[in-house]
Amino acid sequence: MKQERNHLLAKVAYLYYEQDYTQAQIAKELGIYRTTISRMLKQARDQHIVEIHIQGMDTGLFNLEFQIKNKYHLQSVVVIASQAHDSHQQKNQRLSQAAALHLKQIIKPHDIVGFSWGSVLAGIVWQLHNPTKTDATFVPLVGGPSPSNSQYHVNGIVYDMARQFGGKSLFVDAAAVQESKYVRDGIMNSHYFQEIRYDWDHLNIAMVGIGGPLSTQTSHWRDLLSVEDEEMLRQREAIGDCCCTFFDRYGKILSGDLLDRTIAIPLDQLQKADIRVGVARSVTKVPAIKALLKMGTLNSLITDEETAQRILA
Amino acid sequence: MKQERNHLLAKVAYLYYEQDYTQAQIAKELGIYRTTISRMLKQARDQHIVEIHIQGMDTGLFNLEFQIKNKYHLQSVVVIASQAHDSHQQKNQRLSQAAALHLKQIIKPHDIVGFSWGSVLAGIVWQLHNPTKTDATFVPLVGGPSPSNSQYHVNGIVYDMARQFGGKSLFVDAAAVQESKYVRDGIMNSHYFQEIRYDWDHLNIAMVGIGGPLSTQTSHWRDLLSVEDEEMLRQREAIGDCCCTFFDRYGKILSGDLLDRTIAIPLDQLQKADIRVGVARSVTKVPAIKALLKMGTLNSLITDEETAQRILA
DNA sequence: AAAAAGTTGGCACATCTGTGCTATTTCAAT
DNA sequence: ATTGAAATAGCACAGATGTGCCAACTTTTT
Repeated sequence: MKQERNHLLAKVAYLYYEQDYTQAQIAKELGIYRTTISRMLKQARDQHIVEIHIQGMDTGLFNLEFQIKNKYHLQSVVVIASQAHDSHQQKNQRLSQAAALHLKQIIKPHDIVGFSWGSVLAGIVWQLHNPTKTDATFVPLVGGPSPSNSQYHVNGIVYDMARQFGGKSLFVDAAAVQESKYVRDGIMNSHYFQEIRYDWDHLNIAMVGIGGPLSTQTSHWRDLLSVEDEEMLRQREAIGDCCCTFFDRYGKILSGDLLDRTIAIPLDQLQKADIRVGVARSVTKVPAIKALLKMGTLNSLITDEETAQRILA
Repeated sequence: MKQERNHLLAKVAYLYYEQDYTQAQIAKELGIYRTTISRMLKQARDQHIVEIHIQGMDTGLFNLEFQIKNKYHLQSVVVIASQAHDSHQQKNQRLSQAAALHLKQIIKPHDIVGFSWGSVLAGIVWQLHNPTKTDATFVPLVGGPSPSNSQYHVNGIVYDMARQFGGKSLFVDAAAVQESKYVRDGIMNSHYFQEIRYDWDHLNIAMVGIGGPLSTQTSHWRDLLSVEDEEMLRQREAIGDCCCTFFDRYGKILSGDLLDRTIAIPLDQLQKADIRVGVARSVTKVPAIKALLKMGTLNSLITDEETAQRILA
């Protein structure tokens, strides 16, 4: 009885999927009503009598993308395969590659595109192979890092982007963290900053890195933050930053003196951009990524498999 | 480039087949025109990026059914799996089972159903488990075999069928081969035969066995055929029979004295029945089966895998 | 034997899907 | 830079497909 039924379901599936019969043809052939065929096919799929298999590409990656996208209501998610034997640098390079590809796909002729810091963002430039020319504007979203990290300087990133995509770029002539709110305000209100402020309000695309918890090794912060700043961040349990704005695991922005001294786009202003892409990977950044996604600061994410898995765990 | 394309095709296939997105949804999601999605899916199938697999049932069997059906323009074909370690009896029994199932499926309330000889046909009775009651008429298509094979006698078959399906059966009170055309004509024109002749002209279903080449072991013929008959069949290269009518490998019916002495439905009359099912297996019968299919005598076939393969070879 | 649960036939109707056609765009190669 | 080939956008339209609904029928359960 059940054997018979499965045989029938298999036959229907065979005619439909392998012989490309139409459901009406199958119905005529087997003397069964057409709508019943439709239901039998659904049943055959449900009972795994027909299995549809997508190969050549790990569908597990799509699954991760799909789940993250739905969980955080994002616009798009890209998850690349984790190559376990790769070094951190190699993994970051692959991520840059994916980000480059994605940027090429979403950029439009006269977009205003903002960038923050980071080795992954800087790496994008080297992965852009003959992009189609645009007339976009590339603008920093944060002040510069410490002088010892000049290769990842925002100005360098936006300059190279403009050269590749054929648009223009703006520079920011100040470190991300100033010594007083007074100086910070002075810089940001100066006429040098006028155009940048305008662009921050009209961003089409923002591509930002995501910083993980501070550690003594993260040298790019050491020259920017005072001892008191670091103590404060520890006290208030900062788990990461985005555009030099720190927050805790609940997505609460750690406002106060440090933020007041920071030259960077405020996260609520960032959020007005249409496309806000976070590019980050590694286990240590997972809490920061999750917090940012929950906050709604970002609506796109580019990461790798192992990171994605922990985001969902 | 090709890598990217395959990745895209895989993603489209993933969304379509695994996430049950509609093509329009995918198009919106990926910013690609809908009809392009349709074509991409076709391409993905063509390039085996998606593979649709039907399991639990050997689709090779369906394939054989499909090919035989199309090659000979048949109405339906059933091919059952060959169990290599089975004995001849066991294989025949499985074939009877398939025939029983098929008969249950095609029989209608007031059908006139004709049967010929054979162990496989006789075996059908034992495989009919609580069939739905009909009011059908079961009629022999041939005269009786030699008395030494009484267990396969047509009368027994039709009687048991009528009991199982709840209809009536007719008997034939004569051996299949008579001693002279004169006697044969006398019997077939007698009033005893009147009803049978009527039913032969109004058959809805005919279920017939197929005989292979004569051999000294086929005892059921030994008592019926004379030495001259056998010599004639050898001379004219008979390869088998259907309803006691012999033919050669080209489908030429071997008419003559023997046929004139035979009590059986003529093949051209048989061909007027709506459903004409041949039930046979084994390598030796392959030429006979092929000839009958080519002749158009049958429009349905029930056989097993190894036989089916050789039919197509 | 009666009741309950599940299956199919049958129809209506809204989508969904495939395909032919043309105009554009993209890409590769010269 | 120019050209030629391939892919895509875009539209129209005919089928194909899925689903809700109800009645008739089977099978299972009790």
